Amino acid sequence: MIRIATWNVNGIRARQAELLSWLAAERPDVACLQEIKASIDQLPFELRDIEGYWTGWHGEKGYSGVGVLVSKSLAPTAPPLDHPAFDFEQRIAVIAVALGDRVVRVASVYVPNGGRDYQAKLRFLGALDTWAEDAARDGQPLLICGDLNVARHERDVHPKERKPNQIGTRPDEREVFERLLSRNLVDVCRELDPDNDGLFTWWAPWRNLRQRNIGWRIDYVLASQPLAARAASFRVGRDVGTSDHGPVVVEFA
DNA sequence: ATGGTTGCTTAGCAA
Repeated sequence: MIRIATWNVNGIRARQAELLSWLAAERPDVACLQEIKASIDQLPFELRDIEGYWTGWHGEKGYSGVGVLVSKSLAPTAPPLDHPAFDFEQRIAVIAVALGDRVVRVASVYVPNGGRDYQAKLRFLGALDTWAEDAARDGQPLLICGDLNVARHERDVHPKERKPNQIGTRPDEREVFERLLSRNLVDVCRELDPDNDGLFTWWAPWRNLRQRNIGWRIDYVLASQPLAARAASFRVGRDVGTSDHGPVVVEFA
């Protein structure tokens, strides 16, 4: 089994202990992290060098930023991080790793929330779609993992959280999301659990919404076929950590 | 219609 994880940690320095204990417990082969909110020189040595992992950090001081951790059992040397031209505010990092018999590019993505600049969100999603379209045309398998900041369907937002036309649920952003999925990509968790109306990855941090599972599904693992067909199971760590997002771990056969 | 909480960039943002 190969485990691929994604987690918006909402400040990696504040989550250091829980991140390391989660890593030790889950031992994902690849972990994509978002909202690290730190530049590399701000990271403590415990995060610069994590036992058993290559670490790829792409962050700035205090805001946004992503990371990719790759198990040393998957790669003999540190896989280089790549940043597509449409990147801004350190929102995407891509590594290539051999998974089974294929070289797969794994992207850790933090899509802009859109509250500050909604058009920038649409542009970023559109560019991500074009990037995935190119990969599909070239037959290059992809895993797009991260906080995409869009809830695909009505059912991906708890009824108590629904409001008309709110960001994350608008028709135009959902349209780009569906176009992205049309690039030979599968929303793995929804595919594995099609009837679950309580499948959320983010909960507003007040009134015990997380304990009550009143949330949104905005964190995803999108996998190219035929990789997606190997997805066997997944878990959302609703009780893991103190970020407003839970970690998502997908197991591939 | 608004609020509530958290982490960061120390004081208000952004989420």
